[in-house]
Amino acid sequence: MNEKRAIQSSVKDETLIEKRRAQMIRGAVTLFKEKGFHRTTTREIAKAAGFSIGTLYEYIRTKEDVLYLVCDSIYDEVHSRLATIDMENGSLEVLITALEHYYGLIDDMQDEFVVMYQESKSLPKDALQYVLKKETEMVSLFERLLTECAERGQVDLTPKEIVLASHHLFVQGQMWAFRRWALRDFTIQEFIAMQTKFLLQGMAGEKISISGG
Amino acid sequence: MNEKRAIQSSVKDETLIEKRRAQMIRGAVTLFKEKGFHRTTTREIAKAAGFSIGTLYEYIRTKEDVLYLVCDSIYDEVHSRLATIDMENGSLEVLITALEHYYGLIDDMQDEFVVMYQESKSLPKDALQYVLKKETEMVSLFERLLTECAERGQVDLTPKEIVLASHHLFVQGQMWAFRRWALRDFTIQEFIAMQTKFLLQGMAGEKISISGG
Amino acid sequence: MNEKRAIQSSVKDETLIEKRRAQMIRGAVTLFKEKGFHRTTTREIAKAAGFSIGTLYEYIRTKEDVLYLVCDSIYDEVHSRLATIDMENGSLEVLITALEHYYGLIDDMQDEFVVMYQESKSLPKDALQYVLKKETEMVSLFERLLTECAERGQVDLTPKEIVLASHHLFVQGQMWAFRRWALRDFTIQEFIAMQTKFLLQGMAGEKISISGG
Amino acid sequence: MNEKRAIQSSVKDETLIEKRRAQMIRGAVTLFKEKGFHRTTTREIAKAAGFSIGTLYEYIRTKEDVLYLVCDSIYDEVHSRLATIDMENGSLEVLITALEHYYGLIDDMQDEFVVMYQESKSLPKDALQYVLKKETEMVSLFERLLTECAERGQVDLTPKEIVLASHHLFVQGQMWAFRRWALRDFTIQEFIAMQTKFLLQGMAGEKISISGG
DNA sequence: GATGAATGAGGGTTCATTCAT
DNA sequence: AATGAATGAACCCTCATTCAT
Repeated sequence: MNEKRAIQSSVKDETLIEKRRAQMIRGAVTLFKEKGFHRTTTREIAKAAGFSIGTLYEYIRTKEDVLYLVCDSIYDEVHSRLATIDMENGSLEVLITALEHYYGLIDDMQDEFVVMYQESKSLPKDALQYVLKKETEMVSLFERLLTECAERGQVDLTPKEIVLASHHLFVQGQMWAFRRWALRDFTIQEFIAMQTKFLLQGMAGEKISISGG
Repeated sequence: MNEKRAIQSSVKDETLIEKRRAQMIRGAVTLFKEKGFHRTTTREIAKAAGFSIGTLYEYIRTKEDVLYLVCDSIYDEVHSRLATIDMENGSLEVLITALEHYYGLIDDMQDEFVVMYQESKSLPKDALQYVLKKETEMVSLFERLLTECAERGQVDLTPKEIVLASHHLFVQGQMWAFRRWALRDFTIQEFIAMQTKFLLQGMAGEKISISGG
Repeated sequence: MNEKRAIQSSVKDETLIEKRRAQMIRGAVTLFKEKGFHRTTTREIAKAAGFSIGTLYEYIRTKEDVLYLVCDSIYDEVHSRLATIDMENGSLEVLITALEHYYGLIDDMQDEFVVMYQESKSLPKDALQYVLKKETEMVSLFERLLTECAERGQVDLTPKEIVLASHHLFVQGQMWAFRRWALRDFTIQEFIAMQTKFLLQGMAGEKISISGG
Repeated sequence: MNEKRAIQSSVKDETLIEKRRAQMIRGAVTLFKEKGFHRTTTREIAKAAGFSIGTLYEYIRTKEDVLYLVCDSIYDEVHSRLATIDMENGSLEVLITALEHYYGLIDDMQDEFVVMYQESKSLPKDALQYVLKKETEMVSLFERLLTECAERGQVDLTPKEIVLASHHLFVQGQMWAFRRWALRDFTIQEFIAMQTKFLLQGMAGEKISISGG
């Protein structure tokens, strides 16, 4: 959708770059989750990725590049997962499906999301912009769907309330990743079901029942 | 309420300790907000506090102590602010008042809250426990109030939904601090009003109107 | 004479700065002479200076600062040594005295001069400018003295020849420092005497005898 | 003339070695001139030479080998250029012709000479010996010519003065390469003419005029 | 109690060299 | 013969912490 911020590599072989960076990201996420970005050393990242410190630096230029790569790969995943739903025309059902996918995705990639939200502040300015833009895109998606629901009379919200509600939905996703320690008793299915219920009750002009929610 | 984790100081005069630590916290919050805990040096903290690096270490033992002091002072403030409401017997009105105070407090101490949530992961294990306990206390407060509302038939939520809803309310507070960049167009009054509306609609068994919301 | 390029230090005490930097310079010159600037590590410099690597960096900001300090201290010495001669009014005798001092100085500070000429190319741009300016000042001094000799009819040189001759005299000084391995059989007195003789013969319009040359 | 220090290559084809090394030297000189030996990476040398880092190491063993090859190629050029003059029997005229060739050569190969004099200290011990020997040969040439002039009564110098004068002539050549920044206003013809004039005046027992100087 | 110079472990990054393809 | 990915020793520099004054 948008031009990516390219990370320089001194290796030419694109397939290899892809492969090595995937190793790198996998290792880095675990470490960042465990100790945070700052307490993780580049040597540890290299080791976790399965190669030497020298090799690590063949594929990135700075430690911050690793963090960016992590964030970027998350959004790639987000996009490829949401691409499977037809969201051309918004409706409550579409919104709920989108949320299911979104929350399901976060559940699958908890570590990645936690790392991204905890550490993205350590990105260099331009990389941070890029990540924030991705985030805004996500919120805007909810906004669009809610607006279309409002147009159909399925929800009863002013435009400003729609903005806030979109953030609301977005942030609930973060909550699932961040507060697992406090939500140990919940399954993702329960979480999704309850969130959907709150959504319907909280925003619908009139009570609506959805089958298969 | 709970035993505080005491931070060692080689200075004896308690009043002086109080004073120096207040200076320290004020300076540290600004710096942590700006650059994060890890990118802030102890020298910078000392300078911002108005004394020398040597003096800083007369009042703490490690850099992490400063972070703990920051977090702790926030909870002191939270408690003193919430202590002004009578919450003996929960009801929807009390809950809403509590939220008003809570969100108002977060608005007043945005920087502090952002720092606390962003950086608390850098606390040593035991300090982290202490902070999480404070957080749990906060969520439990909402839980208790919601439960009492449920008992009064003011909200229609299962016990499990109450747990989730409490986190929900808590997290919306964090959102106000964290996502100001995205919510620039909202005033805190608008925010509180909308949150209250969502709360009432989303959780109430039947529509209820509250005066002075 | 000119504004110095100030090297930042995080230590306040000026006397201490002076002292530590002197230690640093002494050690660095020996090492740079032996192994060159690039092959010398900052740890070696610190050790040679008699303190730790951390302390070294309390008095400079980069390794290049050390090199600059070395170069700068040489020019300080040059100036203080040449300041003892009265050069108000140039004449052959004054020129010869200046050369004696200049060559004598180089003899005393051989290592320093070799290091300066060999390594100054490694200075950051602005520091290099500063060093080259000092060098130009030195050449200009010879130029002025030669011009005044020409005006007095003591040497028979065109203005352009004077320029070249000044460089000539300057470069002979470098030669004494640089080519000691080839001039082992010469004493500095012999060297000065011969240079003086060449000078007189090479430039004088008519043979002139100087007493006490 | 002398046994060359052979640089090992894992390639057998001598013609290819010659060709690749010529590429290498051309690229290296430019880079060394620009950034110095230490700041130039082997990768950069390979790239400037037009082949890969792997190939570079097929033709040399260490980075220092490249520097040696540069120095060696300069002396090859020096010898082939000076070989065109008949220097069997020295005389002032022959000396002056030799100087013309020598200074002209330096003018043509400024970059190479600067690199050689600036960086040769980075050569390994034995390579440095070899280069210094070449240099000594050059000085000795001037010595021989001056001695023969002295025998013919064309110059009035003691044996020791001849030694110094030879270095003198040699070093003036270096000056032309090194101090171009300061001698921008001079052409090589002017430089040669003036040096010749100084030489004649400075060393001749009596004024001698040379036609076509 | 206050100061700030001293310390050195440790971190990010580079780059000469090797070797499998 | 040519390539370029992999390696890891080594370098410059930072900064939390200490301690003599």
